Amino acid sequence: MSATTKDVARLAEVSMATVSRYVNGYALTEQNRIKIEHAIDELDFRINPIAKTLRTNRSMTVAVLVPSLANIFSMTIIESIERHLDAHDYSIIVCDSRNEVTREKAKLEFVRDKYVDGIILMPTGNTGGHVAEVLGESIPVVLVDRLVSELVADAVVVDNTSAVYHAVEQLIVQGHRLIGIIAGPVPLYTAEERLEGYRRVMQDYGLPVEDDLVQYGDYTRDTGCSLMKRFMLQERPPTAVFVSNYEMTIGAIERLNELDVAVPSQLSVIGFDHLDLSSVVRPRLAVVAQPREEIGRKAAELLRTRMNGDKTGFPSLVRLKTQFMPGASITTPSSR
Amino acid sequence: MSATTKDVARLAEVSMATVSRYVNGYALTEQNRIKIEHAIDELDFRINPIAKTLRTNRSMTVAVLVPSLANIFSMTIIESIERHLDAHDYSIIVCDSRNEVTREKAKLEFVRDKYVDGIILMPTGNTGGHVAEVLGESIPVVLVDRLVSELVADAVVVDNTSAVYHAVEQLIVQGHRLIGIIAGPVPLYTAEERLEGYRRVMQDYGLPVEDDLVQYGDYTRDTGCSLMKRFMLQERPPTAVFVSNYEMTIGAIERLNELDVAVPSQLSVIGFDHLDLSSVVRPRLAVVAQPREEIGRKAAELLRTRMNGDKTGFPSLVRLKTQFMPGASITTPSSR
DNA sequence: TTGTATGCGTTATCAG
DNA sequence: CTGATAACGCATACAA
Repeated sequence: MSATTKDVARLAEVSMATVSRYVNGYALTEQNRIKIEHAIDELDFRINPIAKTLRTNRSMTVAVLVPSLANIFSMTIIESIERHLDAHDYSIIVCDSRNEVTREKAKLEFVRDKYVDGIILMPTGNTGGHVAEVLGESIPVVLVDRLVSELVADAVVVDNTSAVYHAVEQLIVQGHRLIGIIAGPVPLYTAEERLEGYRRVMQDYGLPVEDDLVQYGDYTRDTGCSLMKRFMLQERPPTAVFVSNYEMTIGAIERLNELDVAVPSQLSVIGFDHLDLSSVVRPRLAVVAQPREEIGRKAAELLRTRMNGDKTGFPSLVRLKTQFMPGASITTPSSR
Repeated sequence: MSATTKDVARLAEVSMATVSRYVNGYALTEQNRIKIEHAIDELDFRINPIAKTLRTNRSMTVAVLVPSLANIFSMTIIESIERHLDAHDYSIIVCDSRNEVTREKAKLEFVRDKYVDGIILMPTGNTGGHVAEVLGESIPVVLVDRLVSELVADAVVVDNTSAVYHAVEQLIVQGHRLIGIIAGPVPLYTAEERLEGYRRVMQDYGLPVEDDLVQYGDYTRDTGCSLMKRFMLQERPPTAVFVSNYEMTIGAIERLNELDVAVPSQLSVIGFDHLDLSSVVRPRLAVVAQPREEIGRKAAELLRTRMNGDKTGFPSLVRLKTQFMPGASITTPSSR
C-alpha cells in the first residue's frame, strides 16, 4: 500500500538504517540527506506509527478517560487538553467509563495495551486501587476534578470547599438564615468537599444546619428537580438554596419554573459551573464558575513533565481557584 | 514487561502458532486448549493489539472526527457512537478539527496511519475533496450532520428543510407575517437547508421575505446575540424569530433578556436543538429537537456494515426526522 | 557517518 | 490439528 522505509532506502540508494536516522533527526551527509528527501517526497513516505510503537514502546498519544462524554464540563477540559498536547505533537484518545468502575478499569487496560505514554483520568468512583493495579508504575497518570483513595497520583482539582464557603457566605450576608443545599453523592470527593464548605460557613456564622436543609442528590438533573421540589414543599422552606453541580442546577431551575417560584424574591439561588446557562436564565443566575480551560491545561502540562521523566515533587496536587459570578438570582430574604 | 505469545507457548509446551490459534478461536485439541488456558491465566497474558495491528492491518478502532469537541451536539452523538461500537468490540478515537479544514485533513492522515478500520466524520467545511485524497478507497467513511461537495460517501443527516418549514409554519398559523430568521453561515450544508425551509414556507403562504428578515450568523453565540439585537432595533421589528442552531439560540435569548423583550407577548421565538435549554428558559422555549442518539447509532450501524465489507446501496443517505417541541415562547402577534 | 543484522509480538503459510 | 518460520515496518547494537 503505502511506501516503507525499505522503499525509500532502495530509491535513495542508502540503507534502511540511514533512512531511519534521517527521519529521527540524526546527522548525516548532505548528499544522503538530499537523496533521502527526494525519495521521501517522490514516494509520499510517512512513518508507520504502529510499527514504530511496537519497536519503541512509545506512541506519542495520551488517553483521557472521563465518566461521561456528553457533559460540557468534561468536554471543555478535554478540548483544552487536546489543544495543549496537540501543540506538543501528542495525540489524544478519549474514553468514556460511563460512570462504572468496571468499565473504567477495562478502558485503562485497553489504553495501556495501546502503549499510551500517559493518562489523564477523571475518576468515576472515589477509590482508585484498580488504577495502580492495572498500570503499575509504568504509565504516568494525572487525576482531574477528583481525588481518590488508594491511589497516590498527581492531580488537578479546584478549591471546592472555599468556593462553596464564599458562595454561601454571600447568601448569609444578605440576611439568609435558612439556607438549603442540594448536595452531591457523598462520599464522592467533590460532593464531600462542597458540602464541607457549606457546613463550615454555616457553623462560622452560627447558623444551625438542620437535616431538612441538606438534601443529597446524585449529580443528575432528575435529582436536582425532585430535591428542589422537596425543599419547596417543606412547611418552612429555605429562603435560599445552593446547588452543587451543573446538572442538578438545571433540574432545580426547571422545577422552580414549573412551580412558579419567584426568583429571587421568593427564593435566592446559586448554581454551579457553566456560564452559558447563567445568562440564559432569567434573572441571571449567580454561579460558582470552574476554570475549565485551566484545569485541562494544567493537567496536560503536569502530565507532560511526567512523560519527560521529571518526577519533581511527586505527587503534586494543583488546586485551582473557582470564581463566584454574581447574578440577580440573589437578594435579601423576604420578611415572613 | 508483559507476557507474550512465546511465553505462553513455552509454558504450555506448544508452539506459538497454536497459542495464536487458540486466541483467535480456532479449534484445537482439548488437551492443548487446557494447557494454554492455564498458561494464559498463570502469566496474565493479553494479546498485544499493536503487534496484531501491524500484522493484520486491522485495529478494531474507528475514528470520530468533529469540528468541535466542547459542544453538546457533537458529544451526544459521539457518546451514542461509542456506546454502539463498544458493544461490538470496537474502540473509538475522538479527534477535533477545530473548524479548520487543514487540521481536519491532518487528523485524517493521522488516523489513517493508525490503521483505523472506519471513520465517522462531521465535516468542518462544505467541501470534502481532501477526504478522498487522504483516504482513497481504503477506509470506509460515514458523514454525519452535513454533506459536502466533491465527496460521495454514506451519510446520516436530519430533515433540516422540512424541520424549519414546519417550525416556521407554526408561527404563520398563529398569525405572524413578519417572521425573521437568524440563519447560519451559508453555504454550509445545514445552514442552507434550514434557510431553504424558511424560504419555502414563507413562499407557500404568500409571505414576502424582505432582506431585513434574514440575518446571517456563523453559528456562534456572539452572532446570535448581535443579530437578535439588530432585529429588535429595526424600525419595524419582526413579531417572531426563528434561530437556526443551538449556540445562536443561546446568544439570542441572552440578548432578549438584556433588552427586556417580553417573550412571547412582544416577540415569539423558536430555537434549535437542545432540550435542557428549553426547560430552563422562561417561558419554556419552543425548539426543533434533533435525534442525536439516533444520529450516532445510525452512523455507527452504517459504518459497521461497511467495515464488514457490505457495500449495499452505496452511497446511502439516511435522513432522520427532527421533532418540533412546543413551548410557551410562541403566541399570536400583538396587534399593532 | 553508514551498513548489516536482529528483534519488537503477532499472524499466515506450508509441511507434516 | 500442529510446528517451524517468514514477514509486518521500524529502530538500534554493533562493526566497519
